[in-house]
Amino acid sequence: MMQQLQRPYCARCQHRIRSILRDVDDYALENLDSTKACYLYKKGQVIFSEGIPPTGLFCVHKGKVKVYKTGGEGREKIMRLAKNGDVIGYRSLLTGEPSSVSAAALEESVICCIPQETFFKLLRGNGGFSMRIIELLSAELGRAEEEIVHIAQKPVRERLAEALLLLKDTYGTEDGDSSALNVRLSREELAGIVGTAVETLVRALAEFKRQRLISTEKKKIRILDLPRLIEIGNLHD
Amino acid sequence: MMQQLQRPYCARCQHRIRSILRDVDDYALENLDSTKACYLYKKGQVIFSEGIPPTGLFCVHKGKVKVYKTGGEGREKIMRLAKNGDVIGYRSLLTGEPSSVSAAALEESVICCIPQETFFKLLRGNGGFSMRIIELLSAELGRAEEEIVHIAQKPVRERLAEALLLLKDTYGTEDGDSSALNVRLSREELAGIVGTAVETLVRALAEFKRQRLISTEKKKIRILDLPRLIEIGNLHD
DNA sequence: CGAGCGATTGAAAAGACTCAACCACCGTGG
DNA sequence: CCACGGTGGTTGAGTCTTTTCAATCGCTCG
Repeated sequence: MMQQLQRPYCARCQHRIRSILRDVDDYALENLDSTKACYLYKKGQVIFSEGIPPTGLFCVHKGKVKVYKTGGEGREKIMRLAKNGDVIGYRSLLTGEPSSVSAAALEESVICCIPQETFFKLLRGNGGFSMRIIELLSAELGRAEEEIVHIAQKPVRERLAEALLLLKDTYGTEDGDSSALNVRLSREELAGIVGTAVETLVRALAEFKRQRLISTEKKKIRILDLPRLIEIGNLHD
Repeated sequence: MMQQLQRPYCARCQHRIRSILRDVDDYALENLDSTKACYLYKKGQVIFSEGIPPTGLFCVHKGKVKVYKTGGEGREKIMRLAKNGDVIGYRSLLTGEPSSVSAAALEESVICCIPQETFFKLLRGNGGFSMRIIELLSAELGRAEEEIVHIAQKPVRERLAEALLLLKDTYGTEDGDSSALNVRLSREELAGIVGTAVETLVRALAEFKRQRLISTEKKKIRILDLPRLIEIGNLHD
């Protein structure tokens, strides 16, 4: 399915200092490096799927990943976007349930998989690591609860503004064009972030274009009026 | 503001075996009992408020509590319902931020407050306790993500069915009337659980009554057709 | 070149929200 | 004791938002 790669060393990984592995000791790092696996996923490839028991913790070495849930009528809600140094798949690992979400690569991505046993060894052996996990879960829970209120109470237009700001925050802008978001999403994916139907998303995008807040050129989105976008996104907080 | 009570002993608390304190050792329990405080809150009294730095971990000894967020136009979204043995206020404690939610008593409630320092002492000193916190956060995150999809994709009618089932699960039914929910909520609060406007909630309730799925008598809600309610609530999962 | 998918637009319908009025109940103070 | 005011619940009507369905367009890939 996906290509297996030679493992990069966590010990030398540039993302590690900002990741949840930041204060894992050398001994544990060695164990980690010797038990993990590393894969190359092509754009669109599924990393793991809802309903399947998790096999380990996934760590994005390089690339962009969407974490999503598939709702009743097959509509996809994107729960989280992961970038270099982010981990995914930890929640179901911790509850011992089958995964409650799926994950797929938004672009070609290199992703390491830390086996379940290694993960739990880290958790038990290292107080710092379990504290990082707690912080991660707390932050995610906070974000999720925010999103519940927003989806329940804010109109699409404001949620779209928020989504665009999130994309800028998460993936930044292109080298040489600081207004162009550094990620390419289909309209369906964008709708999945906002939590609305594709057609509604397209109309909201068109309105933003008319108002010169953004411009689009295929999947490339440029932010033309950041202050105004922030205003719209945070209007009803 | 609220009445301070003599502290009940955690060591003898009947809820402890099912709570996150279940495997705290005797020594730590003693420290807990000597540093905590315990208060009586009347119906409607606020326990803590959004935006205020947390002072400790709250543990519901007896009573019913709503945890909620206030959205843009002052509309209240209820995020969680707590019962005997449940803890609230842990998330902001863990991230070190001001509280992202408020909490208030749904009925007269006895609630203990474990000071921040005692809480962190438990967290550092006891691997089991931090594991319980991780499980709690993971479960809450799972529930929150479920709710995001539901609010984004399910109509009010189905979310109301879910809410009624949640109330039954959480607080059970009255002694001597196994169809009557053992909790009294205002229509506004019910709307806050479902995530909709009061008028919309009232209409959905009226429809359920017409279809003989439930009956209401003031704030008392009886579930008349549980199987059908389950069907409606889980239709689009 | 044609098939097919993703993006876009239009039109209609459904769902939910708002506003306003009204009712029912409750407790208070005269 | 009763009138009063207030709050919470309910209903109706109209409006706005969002969804749905259908059709079109444009591009890409075989």
